[in-house]
Amino acid sequence: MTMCQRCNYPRLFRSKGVTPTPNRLMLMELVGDSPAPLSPQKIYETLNRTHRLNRVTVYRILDLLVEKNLLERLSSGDRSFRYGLAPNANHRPHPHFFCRRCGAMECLASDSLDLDTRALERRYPGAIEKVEVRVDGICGNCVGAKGKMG
Amino acid sequence: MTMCQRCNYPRLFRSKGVTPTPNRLMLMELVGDSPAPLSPQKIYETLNRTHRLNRVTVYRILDLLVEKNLLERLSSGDRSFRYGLAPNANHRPHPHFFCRRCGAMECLASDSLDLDTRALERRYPGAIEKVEVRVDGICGNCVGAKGKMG
DNA sequence: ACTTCCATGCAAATAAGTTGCATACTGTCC
DNA sequence: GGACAGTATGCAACTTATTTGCATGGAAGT
Repeated sequence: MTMCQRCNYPRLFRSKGVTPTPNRLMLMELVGDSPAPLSPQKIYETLNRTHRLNRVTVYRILDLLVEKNLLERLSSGDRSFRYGLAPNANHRPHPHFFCRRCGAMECLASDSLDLDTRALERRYPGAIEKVEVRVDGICGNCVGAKGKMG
Repeated sequence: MTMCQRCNYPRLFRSKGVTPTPNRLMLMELVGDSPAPLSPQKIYETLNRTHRLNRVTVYRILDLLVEKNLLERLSSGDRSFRYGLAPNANHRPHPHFFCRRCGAMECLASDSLDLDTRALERRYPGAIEKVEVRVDGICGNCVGAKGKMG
């Protein structure tokens, strides 16, 4: 749902003035292929399994890609941020669900919530850059695990 | 806008099984009177100016009051949470604005965004407990300060 | 090769929040 | 009115997420 079907990342990176290093491409592919936004920790662990790299490098790449608007940083219900593909032409902004039981975050369909921001955009005296919608609760898996399906 | 016009907090606390200690009441009044949600750090500094108390106590009271549904915990665009009055009969849920320049968070009118969650509630397989909407950008003050008004 | 720039690593620092344990307070029972 | 049980608070130490400073290493141009 979130995934970007095999964009040409090296080209995309260059178009934004980002040198397409192996680490950056790996990270971008990992996040791009993930059905849900990922924490830096998770990204670090996953990448590090196959290609040794430093935790700090992960943070630096994330900052860079967010700044270049290739990734977006989402706040979760816990203490760490999550990162997903930034919205673009092929990838609509969408809300996310955070499960307070298992800590997993998932993407919701972009039309699952109907949000009209026009009134606010007209009246708000500052500059609006993004609207983040997060739904909190217990996810389907966790509800099932605890609940009726013994 | 956020403020609860002088609720009877001791009574409210007891009704939820929360012992109304001086620290807890002070904290609740501070948050209740604030026009915007506050960080633990800010709460600590403010309370500590007049009545010595420990930072840990602040965290513990916040956890307790969130658990009892008297306060709500909001994620901001930065690394700390913010706390405000929990929505209730006199206090509608509302979105918040986070300014990435000055770090301030403000409450927006509860009708400033039109959000329809019914479709999601019908279809989502888990349990939805709350929906958090945060608008990010540059607030009115900061836009003005940097911009036209030299 | 020589320089320049930037990507990465490594160690240490910081910030926010949490835990363990000791002391002090609240309200209840004799 | 003191002993008791159960919290509430303080204090120090810890953990986790993230950031910074500084040094090395490698690619690209000259």
